[in-house]
Amino acid sequence: MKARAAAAAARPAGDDGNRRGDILAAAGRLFREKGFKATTTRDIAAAVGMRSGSPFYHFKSKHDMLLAVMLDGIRTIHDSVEAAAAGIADPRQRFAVMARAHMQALLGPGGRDFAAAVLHETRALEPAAAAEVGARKGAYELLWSELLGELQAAGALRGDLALTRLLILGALNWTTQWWDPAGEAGPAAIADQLTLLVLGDLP
Amino acid sequence: MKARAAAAAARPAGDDGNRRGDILAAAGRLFREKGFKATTTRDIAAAVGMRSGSPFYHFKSKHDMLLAVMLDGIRTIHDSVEAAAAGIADPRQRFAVMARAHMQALLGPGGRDFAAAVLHETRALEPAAAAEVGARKGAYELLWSELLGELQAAGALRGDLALTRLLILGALNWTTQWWDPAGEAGPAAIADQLTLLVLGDLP
DNA sequence: CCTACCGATCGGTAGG
DNA sequence: CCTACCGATCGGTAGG
Repeated sequence: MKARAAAAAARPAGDDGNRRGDILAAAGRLFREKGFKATTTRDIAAAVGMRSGSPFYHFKSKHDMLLAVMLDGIRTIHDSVEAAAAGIADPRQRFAVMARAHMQALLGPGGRDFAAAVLHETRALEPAAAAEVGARKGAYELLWSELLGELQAAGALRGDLALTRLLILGALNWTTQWWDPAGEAGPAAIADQLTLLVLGDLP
Repeated sequence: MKARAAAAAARPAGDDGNRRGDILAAAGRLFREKGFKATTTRDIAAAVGMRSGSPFYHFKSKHDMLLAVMLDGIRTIHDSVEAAAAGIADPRQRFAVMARAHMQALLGPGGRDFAAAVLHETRALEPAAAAEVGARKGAYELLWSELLGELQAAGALRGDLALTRLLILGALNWTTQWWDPAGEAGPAAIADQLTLLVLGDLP
């Protein structure tokens, strides 16, 4: 503790000058653009103005960077969707609001790169990391399972709920493959179109 | 032509003993399981019982293998969905049939590995190959655009058609990320659930 | 956080 | 299709 305090003496506690955060942001962007395997730690270092060996002062390994990016991505989406849904009792209204929050976290400037890693790089994780990511994803998806259960009870949905959840989240998550930030449709418009498709109208 | 005929003299024309096809099948499976970048040409060679340099007797490069896998995947899906839709005038019935055909081509034993490459490895293509793949994907998606136009004219859909097509195909294509061949729901059941979600009932 | 470096791996090729 | 190999690249480390 003393030794570590000395190294960070010139800065407030818990703040490493944000170099760690810079690396994560660059890694997230590069992972999304080129994929985890095709991104080199040298790419990441160059993106933040470091030499090739320096990212390893902040992260034990490239896999550790990926895990950090993914956990950040899941937390952003979970927190933002949970906050948006809080206090909305009507399941149809909650669906519309949660779809919008999911899309804004998925495509918005803050979380886009992190979310993309969550959705497309699970394969690259080592077993222990995959288990942790899987558990956190499962916790988030519970929000949707509960909602869909209420919608079915209200007569707004038919059929298998687990399958329905996978199809709905699939439609939303697939947007990371085609969405263009310069295009006409923004996150909210996409979410609303999905709500229209699933519920028949906007609540 | 004469020179090529000599090399294949011992076999029927157009048949190279299926070694080329073996390589493509192994490459498709490995690309799906590990991704293009994480699959080595040595992995592919080993999977068909060859030495490391031998796949390059059949393909000019690893990128060429990927392109061949992807074009095969698009052709399989396009042909099979087009054949299934032929002669079905009612758009609601055609939707159900096309969704089933799409899912069977996407997850079935014949095309699963090839389709996964189409959906997840576009990033790895070189520009010229990406243009060709993009054009063929566009030709396939026209089948869906026409169908959705008819559905909207019949009052079964509302809102933006391009967005709706992307969401519907997204829901279907995302299945490659979670579908388990050993699970309960098969391709047809998944397709039917999507039809239920979009049309409100099964036509 | 940099310098200098290592061991391993990889796509691809020459020549047979 | 194999043998033998090359040049480049990559994740990671020691020492400062």
